[in-house]
Amino acid sequence: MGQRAINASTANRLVEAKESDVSTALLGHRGSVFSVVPSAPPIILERRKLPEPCAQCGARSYSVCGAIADNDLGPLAALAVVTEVDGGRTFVEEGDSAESFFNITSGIAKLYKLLPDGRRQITGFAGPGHFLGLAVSSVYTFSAEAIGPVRFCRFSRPKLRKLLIEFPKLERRLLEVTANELMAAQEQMLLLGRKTARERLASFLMMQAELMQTGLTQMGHGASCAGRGARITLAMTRGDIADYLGLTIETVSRTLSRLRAEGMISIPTTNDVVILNCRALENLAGGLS
Amino acid sequence: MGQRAINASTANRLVEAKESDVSTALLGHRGSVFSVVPSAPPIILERRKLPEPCAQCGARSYSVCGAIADNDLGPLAALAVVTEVDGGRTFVEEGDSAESFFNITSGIAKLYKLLPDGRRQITGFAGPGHFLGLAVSSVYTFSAEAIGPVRFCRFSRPKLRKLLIEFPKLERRLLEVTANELMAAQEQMLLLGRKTARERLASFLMMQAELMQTGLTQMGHGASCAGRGARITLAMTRGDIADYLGLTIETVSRTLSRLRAEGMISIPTTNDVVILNCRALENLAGGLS
DNA sequence: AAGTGGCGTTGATCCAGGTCAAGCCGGTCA
DNA sequence: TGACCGGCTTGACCTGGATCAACGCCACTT
Repeated sequence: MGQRAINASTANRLVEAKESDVSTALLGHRGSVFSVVPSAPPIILERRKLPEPCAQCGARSYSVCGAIADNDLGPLAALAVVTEVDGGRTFVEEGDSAESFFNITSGIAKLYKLLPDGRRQITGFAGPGHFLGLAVSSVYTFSAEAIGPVRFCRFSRPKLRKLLIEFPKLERRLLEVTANELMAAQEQMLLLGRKTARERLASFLMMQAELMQTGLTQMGHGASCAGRGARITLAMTRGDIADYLGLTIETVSRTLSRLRAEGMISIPTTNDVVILNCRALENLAGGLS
Repeated sequence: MGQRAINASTANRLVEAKESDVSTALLGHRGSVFSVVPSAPPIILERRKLPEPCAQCGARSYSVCGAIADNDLGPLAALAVVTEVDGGRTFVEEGDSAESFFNITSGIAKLYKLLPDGRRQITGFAGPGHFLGLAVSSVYTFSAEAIGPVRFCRFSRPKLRKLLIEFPKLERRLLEVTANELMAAQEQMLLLGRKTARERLASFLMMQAELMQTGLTQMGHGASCAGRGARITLAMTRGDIADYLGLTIETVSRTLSRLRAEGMISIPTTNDVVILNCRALENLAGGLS
């Protein structure tokens, strides 16, 4: 292995942080989630209390909050703090004390872990409905950075505990989504441990295609070509894809080019991929051929 | 990548299966958990109803069942089927319909996923207290094979549902262990996606050392040298370690030899490793040096 | 409209770890 | 007791993907 220690986006991150305290950024062990790092770029962070945040929430139907009946939304809304952050903003930092839980309602965030020298592994992308921060640990074990503007509901730990006692259905739903995430994580371990670069990209594209289709974040890797939308719009950069698939930017780029040359996909713009031969891509993703 | 498609242990598995139906073994999509494959080696599978299985269960204190009070053990025991299987026996097969949940009470099992050509990724090792099969999916998404004799309590899906309703604490505990497992899975993604072979082995050894220490299966990757037992007894083969770390047998063997040559460990017997320089190993595991 | 910086692509080269092959060791079975 | 077999180690060599480097393409900025 031994891929480049610090890639483009990570280097950027470090440069940004160097202005205050490099070791803090490297180890990610100090500072609270919403603290403002001195001399860091200005942080736009609105907190608005909407009148009926949950009732109007587009994400509710497919998030954990969907477990709560309409007429019980009052107490839920009362405990949630609706927050919006800009793209590029890291709103959960590995090592910080885990005081909040997050439920993303719009936008996409990348979840990742860092090694001290800057090597990064993105463990997942969290979109609307995704629940974050369910750690038994007292500190976060991952970081979360917004890709584009992200809105979420934030619950404090004790408040969530109260909610769980009040609404057992919520707890059941939480167990469900967590078990699902674990399943996806195991699938990703197979990808990272045993698949080739081509297979990884194929798997990634099939997964994104499924996301486009369902609009959900919790996907079941149950990829299949039947009735799948062929056009994918990628929210993330090549660097993000590389760090998600355990590859380098160059290999991602080269592999996509090769898939294009082979007629399996086309790439109308950098952020758009069209699947031309779904069956072949699916086989490749599954480790055949 | 492109590591050897079929390694020793997997090849063995396939040879065994060829006697009945290769495609079934490869795809793992037919046959129920306890069905006897024709002309397979005889399966020793005792089912005994102990008088008070739970009260005597050594694993209870650190398993999900610990959530249930002593005087409530009756209904729990009534629903559990205590089963014992031989080493080498695959008692959960990926793709089979997920009818049961398992709670391991003694022995160790490896959990894995296969690609159609035999490439294998072990996603974890499950020891006493480990809860298996919590799939939202209707089929198992992984296989489980006993390493040495394994005993477990088996619950049918509807029976577990009943239990969860009767004992909300059990559900909370289940959420807790699942969230823990997810955390470990994310740590493993970092390992598989971004660590070098040396770092992987160092991480693995530190993890095993922690297991030796605590006796628990659910470990928190919170490795630290303080008060850690230096002697590790490995339950699994080099092939298993390789498939767990996303490497080949040869690389595992070579890397262990190198760590020995560097004085970080000694290997008194094939299955025993002694950590000589814990600090150095810990740094290596964390990605430093 | 020239400068700048982030992102993506592509080519040339390198190397960590995979592949192939040989041999050792301990257990087991005839 | 010797043949066999499965697991482990080590050496020689190969290769997929990492690294290094150059360049093209926006989108901003001044």
